[in-house]
Amino acid sequence: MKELYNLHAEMCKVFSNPTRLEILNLLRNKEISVTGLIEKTKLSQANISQHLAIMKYQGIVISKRKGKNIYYKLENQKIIKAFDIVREVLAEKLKKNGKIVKNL
Amino acid sequence: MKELYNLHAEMCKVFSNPTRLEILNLLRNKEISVTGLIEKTKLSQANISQHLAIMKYQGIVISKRKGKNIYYKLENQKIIKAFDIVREVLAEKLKKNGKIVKNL
DNA sequence: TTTAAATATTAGAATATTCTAATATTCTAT
DNA sequence: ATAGAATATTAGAATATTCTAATATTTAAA
Repeated sequence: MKELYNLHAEMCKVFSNPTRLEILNLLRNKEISVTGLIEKTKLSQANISQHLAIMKYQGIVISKRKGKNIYYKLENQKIIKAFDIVREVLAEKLKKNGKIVKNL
Repeated sequence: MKELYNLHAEMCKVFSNPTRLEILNLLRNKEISVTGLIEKTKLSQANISQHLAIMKYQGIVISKRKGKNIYYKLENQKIIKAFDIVREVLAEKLKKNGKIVKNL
């Protein structure tokens, strides 16, 4: 069905930005507060917050307040499986390209 | 490394368009010619060709001429693994949302 | 060596995304 | 109730993506 491809593409858009990938990688095995993410990434507060909003809207992450802070975590661990497979494909590609370069 | 996130994001951009996902799904287990893809998708020749060019540039698909036609296939089968995991996440989300709707 | 089929490329309008800067909101603790 | 810390939202310029229409290129076979 065409609509399924649209939803699938919308979800993949979340993964098509380097900052969001960095955030997802930081959240891979633990929850982190917005402040924590700002510190780790050195990015602006507004920018982190916007990217978190995008991911939350898409249901990729969920949030929970703990005292003063709001903590984010992955909604589904399979997201990291997908992340890692794409990384593998990328690694294999880089390896091949490296070999090609060497062979010149 | 930041550069790795950039490359990762570039690769995921390939998956963030419904037409490219449809093409990838058609190519999941066989190679298909451009003409074949046009017939199956009912999309314009130029559009299919452009999407194929994007995917080829990213190294997601490779092509080979056979007589009059050019056949495309996946460069790495892991791409379909990633495709399917995202589909699973999506399916689980739709299921949950369905339950939520039912519970109202 | 032409011709026609198959495929690729270009140009450009319409739309979408991203970042920064400024402002608003929401809690917690006093 | 108020101040301050944490987080979210808005506006808008800069950039990127997508589609259609038109044109170009490539190849196989006559």
